[in-house]
Amino acid sequence: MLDKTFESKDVEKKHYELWEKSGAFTADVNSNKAPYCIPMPPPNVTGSLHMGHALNTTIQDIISRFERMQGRDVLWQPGTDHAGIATQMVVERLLAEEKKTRHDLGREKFLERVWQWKEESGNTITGQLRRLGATPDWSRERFTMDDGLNKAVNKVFVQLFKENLIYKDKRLVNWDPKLHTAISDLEVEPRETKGNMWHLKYPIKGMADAFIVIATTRPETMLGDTAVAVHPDDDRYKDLVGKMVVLPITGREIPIVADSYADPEKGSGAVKITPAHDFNDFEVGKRHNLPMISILDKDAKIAGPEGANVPAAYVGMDRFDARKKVLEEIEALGLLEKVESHMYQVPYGDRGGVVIEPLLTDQWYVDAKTLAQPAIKAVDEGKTKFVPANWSKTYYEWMNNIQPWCISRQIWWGHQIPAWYGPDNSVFVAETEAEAYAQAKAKFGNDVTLERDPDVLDTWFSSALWPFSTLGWPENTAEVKRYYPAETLVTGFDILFFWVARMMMMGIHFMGDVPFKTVYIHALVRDEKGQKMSKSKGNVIDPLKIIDEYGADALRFTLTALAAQGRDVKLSPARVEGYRNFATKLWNASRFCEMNGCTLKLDFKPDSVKQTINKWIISELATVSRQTAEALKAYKFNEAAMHLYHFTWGTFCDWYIEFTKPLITGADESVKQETRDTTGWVLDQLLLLLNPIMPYLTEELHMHLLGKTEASHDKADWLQSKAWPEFSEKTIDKAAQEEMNWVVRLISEIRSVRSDMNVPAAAQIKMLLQGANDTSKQRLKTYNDIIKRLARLSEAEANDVAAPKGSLQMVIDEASIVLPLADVVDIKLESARLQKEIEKANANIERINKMLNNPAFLAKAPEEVVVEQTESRTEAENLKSKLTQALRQLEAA
RNA sequence: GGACACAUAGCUCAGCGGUAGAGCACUAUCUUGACAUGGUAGGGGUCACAGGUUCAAUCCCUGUUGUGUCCACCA
Repeated sequence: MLDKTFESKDVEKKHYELWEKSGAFTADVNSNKAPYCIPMPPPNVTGSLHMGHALNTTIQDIISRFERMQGRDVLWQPGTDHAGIATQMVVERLLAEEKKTRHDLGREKFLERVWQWKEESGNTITGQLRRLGATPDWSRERFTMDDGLNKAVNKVFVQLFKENLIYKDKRLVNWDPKLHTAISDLEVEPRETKGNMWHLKYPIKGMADAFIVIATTRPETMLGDTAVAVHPDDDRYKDLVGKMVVLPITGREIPIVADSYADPEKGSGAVKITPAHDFNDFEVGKRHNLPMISILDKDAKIAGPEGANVPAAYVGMDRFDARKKVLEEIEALGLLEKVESHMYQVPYGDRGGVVIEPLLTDQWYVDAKTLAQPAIKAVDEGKTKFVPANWSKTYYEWMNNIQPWCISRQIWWGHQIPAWYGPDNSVFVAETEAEAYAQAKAKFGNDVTLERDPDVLDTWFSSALWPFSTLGWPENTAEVKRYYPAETLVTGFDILFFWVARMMMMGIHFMGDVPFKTVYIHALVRDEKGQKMSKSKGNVIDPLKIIDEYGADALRFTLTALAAQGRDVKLSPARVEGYRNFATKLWNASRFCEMNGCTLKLDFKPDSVKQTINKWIISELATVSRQTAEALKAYKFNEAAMHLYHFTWGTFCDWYIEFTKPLITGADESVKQETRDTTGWVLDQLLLLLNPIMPYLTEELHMHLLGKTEASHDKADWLQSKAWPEFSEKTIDKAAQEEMNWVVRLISEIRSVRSDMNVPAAAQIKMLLQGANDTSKQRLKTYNDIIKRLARLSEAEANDVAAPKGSLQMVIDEASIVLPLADVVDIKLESARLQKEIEKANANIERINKMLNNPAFLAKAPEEVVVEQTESRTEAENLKSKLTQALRQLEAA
């Protein structure tokens, strides 16, 4: 016997362990089923479950479970990402508690420490995904620093280097002065900042008291200025081009150059050029062959450069202190023209959280522009589709303007770059150290020592290979053949550039085909007010707490129901509570079935039922099964959830179960048995349809329905092992649907009027059906018990005598429903109600008349629309005349 | 500056060229043998604004306003 409510906590753990142990999620390379691969975006090994993971995982799990039920051999490929900077920071923080830095340990010992941390804490996130009910193939779990994946990374690096698609270059990079590493453009986040715009006067050489005014937000960089630029067409400065400026403080002489980069509209129209510390200035510097004076070191402190152009007093000073000092000196020299306050975007490192400094360093780059071309074409040709489709535009936008990808990082945790340097700095890029040595020996003789490049690769470099590296590539495995390309990738838009675009480039280049056919981009989960969840705002909803309180199924259903395409998910706990109630409703419906002998007959044949009522529920079930499958195939998860919700609550519980109550305890044995069997079977089919979204609840109920226990409920019984129910067109019995719809409408009409007219709910009243045709009479007779019970009637019969005085009247198709309530009826109230109904009918008729009297409408509207409108006018007129008659009778009384 | 979304009931959101939908909240009522985490009924919307296309626009197009996001931008 089922308990009174569903205790999610007990059930979830129990089932999950059994599922996983049984190998129910394992893909089978040798299967003769069609493959369906879905690579999981590997969460950071440092991660713990947040709502974004919960949404992402729920969607993938629904797809995986649904596709298994569709008869596919599903490989949902799980794993974690080594998350270079993030993980290194976690371990460095632990070291800091011991008052140590990674340099105290040295590279090797430090890496040992990180691995140790990973072994101890790295599986937090995968455990949490299990709690959500996720069913990836854990037996194939990968880590981006596994041996196999390392091999793939090296192979890719070496090949791209040989193809000149990876190269080393000295140029400006985004330098994080806190983490001491270069980062890519994508890892820089601009933050709106209030600052100042200082207008400085630079004296012109050889002209007494002549100045050129430049405006800057970063006065300290003037120490590295090597020119002042003005626009070639700017008349204000035409005569000054070619003259020299005496740079204040340093006294260096720098030229005034004409360059169209200078914007006459901005600042003073003249701009200082610091090629070593600004991306735009760098370009200007190259065009004019200017020296590049680097004045900052790797801590972003003022460095004494080779040319020693920085006054000694500045050396070692922090960049922001230097700014103050420069300004003081400038002001003392009388060269500060003015200061304006100014809002501007300051670049911060997304991990380190400090202001990024453009710095001139040697780094490794991927020629992304070349790799992007086929990746753009593939989307163009529809080989990979984005859902929703408008994301392809964002993808093109970025790909068309893609910049070289800086892939080297000056940290220790990650894939060390497979490049070795010989005594003369010549470079050996090789897959193995031995290979590098062999090459070096051939060049230098026998006594060479090679230095390996200390840098590691950007974490996203290895994730870019995920769809094939996880399958065993570069080995030519059966998995690679079978599961590449993947069918679907499910991910958030926040990593479209970081990850999706790069997988496209690498996949196409190395595998000769796109990595996945469809990319489903889901929204961000926000709080109920639409705010991004963040620890600092304190509005984070912890999925694990929600699971504890409401159950994993309730959370899953909520996320599914809210996952409409193209919109953010605003999550409120009230919503989860509502869907928890839905789970309870289903639980109680099952309880009712259990109590009334509505068990599951395995040999039940839906097409052999005789009773219209049972044909009806089967038709409705078939309909919802189709709608749900269609929605899931189209990635419209919210629609799938809504169809199931309405069928379960609105159709099955509210109507079917109520209808069948008199039948399953009634005197007619064959009706009783058929109805019980149908109920049990429909419930079980419903559990099957709900299983991908609510796996725990449905499995538990299914087990009970079969009369099994955990011990006897084995893999073959599990819902997740079964096929999705398919129903042929003929399962849907239109006549049965129409008939039951009539009963529903009749009961609803009576209930509504009773309530409106304040007839006490408990009052058992009489009902007469006037002017009914034979069909209606027959229906009234067939469903008499049901109608009386649900509309709370003492009698319900067809009778064509005139409505007695003081009756309530309403209309159903050709017939009038009459409730004779002589003493009880408030005539004024009823008359008002009828008038309101008549007005409504009237408005409807007028609206339709306007259409039907319009010759253009008759000429141009499609035939069926005209027919439809004509019919509905007839109906409305019929309704109006019946109501009018009822009103007359009432008033005559 | 460029791009992309979004604007529908009190709230959160679906939807759609042919009479506006859901959940929550609200109101009334009901403890009837599955369920008060429930039943029944009800109120509530010029579908942001202005034009256009169409027989017909909340839906398609253009513009306006507002909101959000991404990209670019350290004068």
